[in-house]
Amino acid sequence: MLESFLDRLQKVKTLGDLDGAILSLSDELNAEHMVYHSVGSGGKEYAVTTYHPIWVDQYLGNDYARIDPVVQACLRRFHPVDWKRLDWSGKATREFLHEAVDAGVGSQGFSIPIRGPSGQFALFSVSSRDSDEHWARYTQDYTRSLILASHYVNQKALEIENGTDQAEIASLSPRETDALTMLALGLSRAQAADSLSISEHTLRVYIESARFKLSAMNTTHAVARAMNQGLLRV
Amino acid sequence: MLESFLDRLQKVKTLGDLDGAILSLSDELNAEHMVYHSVGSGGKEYAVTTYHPIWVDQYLGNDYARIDPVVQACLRRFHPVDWKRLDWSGKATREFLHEAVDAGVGSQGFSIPIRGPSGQFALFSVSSRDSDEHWARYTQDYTRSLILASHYVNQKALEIENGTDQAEIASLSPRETDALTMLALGLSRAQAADSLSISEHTLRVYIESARFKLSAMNTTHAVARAMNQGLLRV
DNA sequence: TCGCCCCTCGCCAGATATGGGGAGTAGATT
DNA sequence: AATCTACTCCCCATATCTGGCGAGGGGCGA
Repeated sequence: MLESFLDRLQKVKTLGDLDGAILSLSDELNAEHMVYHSVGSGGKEYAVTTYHPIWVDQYLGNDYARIDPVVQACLRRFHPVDWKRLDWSGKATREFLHEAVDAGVGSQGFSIPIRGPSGQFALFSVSSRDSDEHWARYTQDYTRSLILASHYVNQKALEIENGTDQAEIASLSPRETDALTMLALGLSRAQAADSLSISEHTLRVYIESARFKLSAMNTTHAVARAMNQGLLRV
Repeated sequence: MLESFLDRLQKVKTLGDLDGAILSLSDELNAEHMVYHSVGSGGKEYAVTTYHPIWVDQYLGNDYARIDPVVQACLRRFHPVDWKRLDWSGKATREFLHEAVDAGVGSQGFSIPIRGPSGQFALFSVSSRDSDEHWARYTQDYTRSLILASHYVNQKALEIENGTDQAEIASLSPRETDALTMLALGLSRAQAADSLSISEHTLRVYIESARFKLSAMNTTHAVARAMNQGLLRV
């Protein structure tokens, strides 16, 4: 079903190409609108969409990801979310909804959360103005294709961003990992040292070397980077 | 293609059921072995597999996830990895490989990284003793099915673990989020306050209230929890 | 074998974070 | 209109972290 899209995706080299590919996919899957929205990490937020550029600018410029219930829901779920099952009450949310509808975003929508290495997070959404019954039918029929499409689109987006879908990850020694893990769990240095049965000074050495490897300014920064790189299993 | 498996998955209620479902899937997809391996978060590591229980115990007991190149590679990649493209040099790694082969793990393998909310991380793998050509053919033919299967299996695993695939997430105010974000980026309190154009004291108020909401012991802990819950887009 | 990395320990002074007090504004919800 | 939450500011004393000094043993790869 996705054959022609995946073929086309193979040849994509830039975000511009990806734009075209998504347009053709929305055609192939009978979607009114479709959007790949990369939210994290590194603060580089961008979107590849079939929406009007003005709405995209408005969304990104106002940092709407912070109030968009779709983004918020996707952040805490694994499985796709249907927009109409979300909570759209609250002043800011209602305003956002109005702006979105005015901008041509369909009232029906379906979004798939996608997560990559180093805390990367993105959404892949389809939307339309269909009736409820049509929409229920549509999502049921296309969920699997959309999941696969989102997977491949994200892979391609990562390649374009980084040159590869492989993240650069510092390598910490076991003890360094232990040390940062304890700190991430909330222990003080004294407690952590105790918990690892080493002197507090030794613990400090680990923290410092980990900080160096991670190019971190301080302990909190080191823990944050280590977590972001998936080095800590907390 | 996955129809009967997905139907069966619907009815799964416990990890034991999941075990059976995976067994049937490995049959359906002609896989010699298959394993769903949940690595993070919360330190609750477990595996649902067609391997011999002794190998599973050995693996988990020795914390082999720390040296298993498959896990390490999946941690930093988004797309599936073929085992034979990994670096198997290094003493510990070679020893691990020998033990694995002795335990009946095929030398050919293919693993899909899966990430969920709150830093959840898992792998879905198939392995066999096929020849290289057979294996290349197999992976090519089944990649998409395996990606979908891994998605649904993970969803089910999350449901079993938490009762839902939705993560419990504390809600921080915008300023609290800002404050923790600055700290996660490595700024000191003084710098962070400056960067947000507020007094250092005010910043401290945010950190403290965030710490309270997140039930965190200290700043580092708060940042770690917030990151784990996807509250910070660093 | 040599070099590199990992693990372990101690002391000290200065910088920074934490904990506990109190206080006023504005906006949103009920 | 009352209440609640978010946002903003100040002081002080103490606990904790950070940076820089130095030192030795063990293991693994080139």
